[in-house]
Amino acid sequence: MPADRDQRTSFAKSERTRARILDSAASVFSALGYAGTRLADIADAAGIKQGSLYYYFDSKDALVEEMLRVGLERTYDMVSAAIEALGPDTSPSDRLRAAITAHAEAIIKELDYTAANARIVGQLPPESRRRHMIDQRPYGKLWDGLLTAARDAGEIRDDVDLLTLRLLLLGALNWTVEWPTRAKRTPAQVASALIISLFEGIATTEHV
Amino acid sequence: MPADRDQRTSFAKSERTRARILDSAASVFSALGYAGTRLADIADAAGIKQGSLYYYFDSKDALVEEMLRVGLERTYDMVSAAIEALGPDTSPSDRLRAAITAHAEAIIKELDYTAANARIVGQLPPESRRRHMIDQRPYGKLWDGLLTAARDAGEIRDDVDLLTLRLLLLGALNWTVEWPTRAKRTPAQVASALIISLFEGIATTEHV
DNA sequence: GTCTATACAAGGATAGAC
DNA sequence: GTCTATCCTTGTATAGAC
Repeated sequence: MPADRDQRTSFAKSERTRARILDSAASVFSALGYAGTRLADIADAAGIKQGSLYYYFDSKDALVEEMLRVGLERTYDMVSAAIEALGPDTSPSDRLRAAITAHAEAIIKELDYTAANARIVGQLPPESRRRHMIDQRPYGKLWDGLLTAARDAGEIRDDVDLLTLRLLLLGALNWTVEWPTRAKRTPAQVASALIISLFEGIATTEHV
Repeated sequence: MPADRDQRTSFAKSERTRARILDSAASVFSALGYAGTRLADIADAAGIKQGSLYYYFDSKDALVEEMLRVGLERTYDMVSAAIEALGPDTSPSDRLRAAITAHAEAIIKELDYTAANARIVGQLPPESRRRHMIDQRPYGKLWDGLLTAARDAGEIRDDVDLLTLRLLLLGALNWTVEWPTRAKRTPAQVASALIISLFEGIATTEHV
């Protein structure tokens, strides 16, 4: 059935192009921000013309939202894969440390999608932002689960509000997208500085 | 000399209007971001018409840059005032804690300028951004001074890179502008959570 | 599916009256 | 100094050919 095969071939190509557009969008948005990015920039990066984008997405906002959604999914997958790789008998606080390292790797080095998310959340049109907030919840829950488990196991203190802690912690990592070039550090350096400071504390014993 | 007085009066009025425009810009930019803010929004907030802005500023970018510059100045002043209020014989780590609290107050509650800075740094046109980076240095130096003093006094550990620590610390605070409404905390709550986590560490003694 | 060409809207910037 | 009116650029979105 040639017609059928043609359809499938065509479908596959279309999917690949769509994926390439999303990758390009992540890359360009993470570099230029929401305002600084024109659809023509994304099209260029994807090797197509600006008008052709509309075959795949209804509007700039639709494209942005889909890129953000995919980005959250991938970040979630990358972090949870890092945790699961540890094996089931790893302590909650070691899982938490692994999650911090994984998020640092994603945002600094691995995933344009993660960086793009951090870079443009604050710039979204209200409607896109509202939807994005909802999409973010699973990732927030993942972190809350890690923190709660560590606290329930008695491994981290119980006198700090965990939501506040989660937001401070992820904020510190997300803000790396704003760091000046000369301050750039590897994910391992950033993660280790944050883990040491956060877990052990920066104060020397006699000055807490 | 009536002419002279008129001139001075006029000058004073002009200065006041200019200040009102900057205040409005800080307020609107912190709420809507760089892209989302139209000059008409700022003009509205300042009680003048869009075209009139050009009597005071040559372009949108010139206005943004001046707002950011003033914002850095005020943030610097607020934080250093908080430190100086402590008196000369306060320990370096207590000064550091006071700076954290002051920055949290500025960005969450006191100064639209500080929030606007955090909100739009990542959205600036390349040229504005470059200039802004230079303007930021004194504020960075202020923090580096606090951190170095604490380390030299042996009050904080010496195995964490202080530039990395400063960027993580300020990043955590700056990211509060992105916190969802339901997570809003008072500056005191945020500062205290960060200070406890950072100085004492979140790990319970047996799980560092 | 992808292109070229173009419509259309938004918003920054300018001119000139008052 | 501030206004109104308008120009002009930019960039999103659409139309229609291939």
